[in-house]
Amino acid sequence: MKDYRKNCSKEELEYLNTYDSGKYEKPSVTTDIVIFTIDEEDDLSLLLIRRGGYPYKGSWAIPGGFLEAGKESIDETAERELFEETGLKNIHLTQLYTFGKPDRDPRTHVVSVVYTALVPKTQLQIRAGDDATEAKLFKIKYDIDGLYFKNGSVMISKGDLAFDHADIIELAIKRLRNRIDYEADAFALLKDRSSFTIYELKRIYESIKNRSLDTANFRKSFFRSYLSSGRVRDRGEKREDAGRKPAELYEFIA
Amino acid sequence: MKDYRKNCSKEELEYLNTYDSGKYEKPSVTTDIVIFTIDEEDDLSLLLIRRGGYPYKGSWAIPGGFLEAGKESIDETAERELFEETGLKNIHLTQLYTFGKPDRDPRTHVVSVVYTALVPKTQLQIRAGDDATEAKLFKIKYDIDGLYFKNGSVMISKGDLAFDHADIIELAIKRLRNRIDYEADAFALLKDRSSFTIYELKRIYESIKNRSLDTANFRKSFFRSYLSSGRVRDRGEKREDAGRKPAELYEFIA
DNA sequence: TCAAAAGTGTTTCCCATACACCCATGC
DNA sequence: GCATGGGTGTATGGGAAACACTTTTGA
Repeated sequence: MKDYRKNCSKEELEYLNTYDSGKYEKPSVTTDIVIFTIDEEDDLSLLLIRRGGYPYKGSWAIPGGFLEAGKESIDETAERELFEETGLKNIHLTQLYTFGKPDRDPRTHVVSVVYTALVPKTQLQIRAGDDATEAKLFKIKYDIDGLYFKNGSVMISKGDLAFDHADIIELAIKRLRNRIDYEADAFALLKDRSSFTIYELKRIYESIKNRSLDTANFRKSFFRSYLSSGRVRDRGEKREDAGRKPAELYEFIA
Repeated sequence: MKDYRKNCSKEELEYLNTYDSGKYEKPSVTTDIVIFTIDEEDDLSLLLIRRGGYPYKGSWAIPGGFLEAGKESIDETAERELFEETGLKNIHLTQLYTFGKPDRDPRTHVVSVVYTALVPKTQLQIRAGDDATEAKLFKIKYDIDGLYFKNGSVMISKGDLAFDHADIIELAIKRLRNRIDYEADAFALLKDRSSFTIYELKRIYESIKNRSLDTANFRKSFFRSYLSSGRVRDRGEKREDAGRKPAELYEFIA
């Protein structure tokens, strides 16, 4: 792709060098990230920032940032943004959806490519980025009005979020719930992917699905889906620290 | 969303009115569309256009066009583009993925939001749009080197396609194959959604999955998945035109 | 001894797959 | 009568779900 120009005719090179990219009015492009984690109380939660500038100043939002054209890919914009907010690199980001209505940002037409990140709470170092006064984890909860977010006594309803971020988060949760059944997403949320017990994994599934699962059935499907396919290895060790029967430790491969 | 400005402070209004969207270099944004159909010979095929201008002049590509910022959403850009190439409106478009590497287009950084459209061949009026000299349907075929495209005696290999369109098409096919198992996508490819036989539907599944299916099992899963859930209705009529046992006709609801 | 997590065994039902077979029609 | 597509019945096997049960530990 990089050396396309090397095989060009003079005529085409001339075209490329004089190409005017301003023929069409261009939108701004941002990436926003829905960062999920499992908190100390085994609840599914996500990172919200409090906007420090206009628009939606003071409102809560998911972190995001502008793509700098020519300098980085949209994936790289998302990675950079994730690092700024959490101090994390080499986290697997999954592209969720692209939002592009002209009026979704009051400043100008902003096309937002949204990513989902799954990060283990233990590695999280939350910091407020450039445009934020605060950054916090919120539990994902439900009541009759649907989704809301909770940190201690602070409650945030869908309507309190900036831009169309409530829609974005709802889509991200829906997708996460679906993906958990056929992708290995849950492993990304483990404190330690190379040494975990079946019940630690089960708790993650329960948090995401928001219901309790049958122990016997969970372990059977764990053995079938992961152990027998070689994606998970039995370490042959046990976790003996807790006040209960020692549990077998497993390791997630790649 | 539209009346955000009505609830603003003077200070914020001032900010919005003087907002400079040129702080960051902006990429161009396009939508490209992978248009699938089932041809006369019951083969899965897609629409390719032959590029009339630089870059990749003369190469085959999927149709696409630039988003005009402020005037339309990315969905609308895709709808407009689909209409220009096929004369079709009100076709369901599914967003596939967004591609955003800086060098994927030699002109400038182009972020492309790719959509998939499933259209019945009978309604297709193929026309070459602005930037194309030709537009044709190509069968999707496989050999040892993987994917290629075929129209009569014309063969196009992955390497012959413009930009990163080979990657895009491969992803679109993969996604279509997956979706067919849990979404009602196949119905969109029927000649007539409100009057079809089980075997017409079966042929579409076979084309997409690229293998033959068991008759008895297909009808059982059809009854379970669609008829009993009310998404498909038995018309109580039969198709009697062909030289064989008359087949029951069904209607897809919504 | 008891709570709580860790782990086992069994039964039931649904669904995917395979396959053998019959039916109606036009040529 | 026969090719072709239309349509039925049955058997097998695996997985999801429900549930009853045992084991091990620290407090």
